[in-house]
Parts: sequence; C-alpha cells; structure tokens
Amino acid sequence: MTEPTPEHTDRADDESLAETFWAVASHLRRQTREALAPWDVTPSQSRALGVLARHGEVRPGTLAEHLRIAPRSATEVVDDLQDRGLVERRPDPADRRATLVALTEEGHRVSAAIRTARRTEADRFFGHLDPTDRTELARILRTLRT
Amino acid sequence: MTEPTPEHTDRADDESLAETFWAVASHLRRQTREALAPWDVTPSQSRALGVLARHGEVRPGTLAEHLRIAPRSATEVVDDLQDRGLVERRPDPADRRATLVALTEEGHRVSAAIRTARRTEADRFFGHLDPTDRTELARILRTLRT
DNA sequence: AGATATGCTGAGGTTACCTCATCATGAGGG
DNA sequence: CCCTCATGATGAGGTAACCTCAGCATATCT
Repeated sequence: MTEPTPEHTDRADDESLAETFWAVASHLRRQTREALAPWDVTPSQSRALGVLARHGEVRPGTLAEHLRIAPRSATEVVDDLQDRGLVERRPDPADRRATLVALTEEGHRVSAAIRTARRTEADRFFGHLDPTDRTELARILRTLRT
Repeated sequence: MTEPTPEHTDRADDESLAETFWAVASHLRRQTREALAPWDVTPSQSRALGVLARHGEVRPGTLAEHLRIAPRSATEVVDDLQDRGLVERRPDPADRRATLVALTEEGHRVSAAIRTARRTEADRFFGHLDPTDRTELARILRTLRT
C-alpha cells in the first residue's frame, strides 16, 4: 500500500479549531525553546526572569502568582535560577519569614538578551501573518483570555 | 526621533501576542482536562484515542507520527490505554516485528463519548466568539501551523 | 498568651515527553 | 544462503514543569 505521507496532518475537520490551536502551540513552544537554547535557560525560567525584570525583587509567593503556579513550584524555579547565578535570595526586611528574589547582574544581562531573542522569535513566528491578521489574532485571543 | 513609531508598536504587539496566546492555551488546557475527567483519561491518551478512532488499527510508530511524538513515547501511551482496557495489541500479520494497536469495544465507546465532550467543551470555549471571528481564528491558526 | 494564618521549603508524586541500547525481524547484495 | 544493514518495538533511565502534603518559622488577631 502506498502510505500517504504521514507528515501531513489529517485531523478531523470539525473540532479542529482546538486541534489546530494545539498544533500551533506546539510549534511555538518548540521555537521558543530553540530561541532560548543559547542561554541554557528553560521556558519557565525565562518567564520567571521576565517577571523579575518587570517587577524587581519579589517574594517567591508573589512570583508564583504572576506565573500562575503553586508557591512551591516557584521555589523550584528560583532554586534553578539561583544555581545558574541569575537570581539571588535575600531576607525580606519587612517579614522575617519571607525571602526576596532579585536578579543578579548577570540575571539582568541574560534577561535583557532573552527578551530581545524572544521578540525576534515572535517576529519570525507571527511574521508569517500580514499585519491585519496579526491584529485580528491578537484581538480574538484577548477575547478568549477572559 | 524617538517617537513611538508604528514599528515599535507592532513589535510590542508581537510580544504580547505570544503571551496572550499562552494565556489562552493554559485556559483551554485546563478546561479540556476538566472535560476529560469523567473518563479518567489524560489529554495525550485522548489524542491517541482520536487517532485510533480515525485510522483504525495502526502500529505504534505510525501513531507516534500522527501524534508528532517519538516512537518510544507512543509505546508508553499505548501501554496506558491498554492498562485501561481501551486498546489492544495484536501482531501485524504483514511484519512479525510490528504490532497493531486497535480500539477495544470500550475504547470505541469512550472515544466517541470523549469526542462529543470535547466538541461541547470547544463550543463553549470558542463559543464566546461570534462565527466570523471563529472562522478568522481558524484560518489564521492554520496559516501559522505550517 | 494562645490560636490561627502565612511564607517558604523538604519529600515525594505525576504527566508527557525524551535519548540510547537491545533484540527480533525484514530486505537487499554477493 | 549468508551477511549486512535498516526497521519496529521496547527496556532503562532521564528531564521539565508542574502538583500536594507536611513541617517549621514567623506574624497577626483575639
């Protein structure tokens, strides 16, 4: 039997909005991962760096809220970033239970570099669309985000 | 000179486009997970069931291609589905190295039920959009999937 | 002061992937 | 017919990114 090329997706037509969405998601994720490779930083770490760059020093719990993950998971991300010397923990002067997480000097550098890279990558990815479609997509997605 | 040019705005849009995309993705993922809960089937399992429902019996390797995962990972998904009695393995008469994976009777039932539930869920999720936007979204996403 | 809430982290689990090595079988060449 | 090489599945072991639950220190409220 002449097997049809399996590379071609053959998804059912009807519920394919969700399916297509996920296909795009996985594409984007792969591309993001590749864009991040030079810094040996995982996507979730880079998200955390982004929050820190935008908000300055924050507690793990606050970081967790921004990342929409459990507090315990934020601890983990911070651990990893600390191991890579990108962030440091310091005691919160306002509450002795708490810790503040802040970017190190290198954390700032890497965070800025990643920001640029991400933007380039997004340009490349969403650049396949003409500006009108891009605006449309942004608008529609914002509607869905609710 | 350093006026915010349209280009600048576009780039900023692209950045948040990715962010918005992921925000939507996480929403959709959560909702899908909930929709699948009654059958105690994980998303990746349900994707595999979908492929099997559409293609009939296939080899693990073929399944892997459809799911765009490594062959070894397909073995794993099949293991799980087999444990739940939703698929069965049988020898491929055409090649004694190979195995064919097929839905069991219950696999068919569950797969159909999930298909319905997924569609309802997707309707609810994407139903916040008017039909025009939905069509637009589908078209734009298909462009990006390439 | 005592009860209760909050902030972080250790321990351990899950999902969904991955690579690499191994073993059986298939297919082509000499 | 044998030998080499490709291919199909799977064992072993690993990773990222989450999770819950328990425990300890500190804060806050009554």
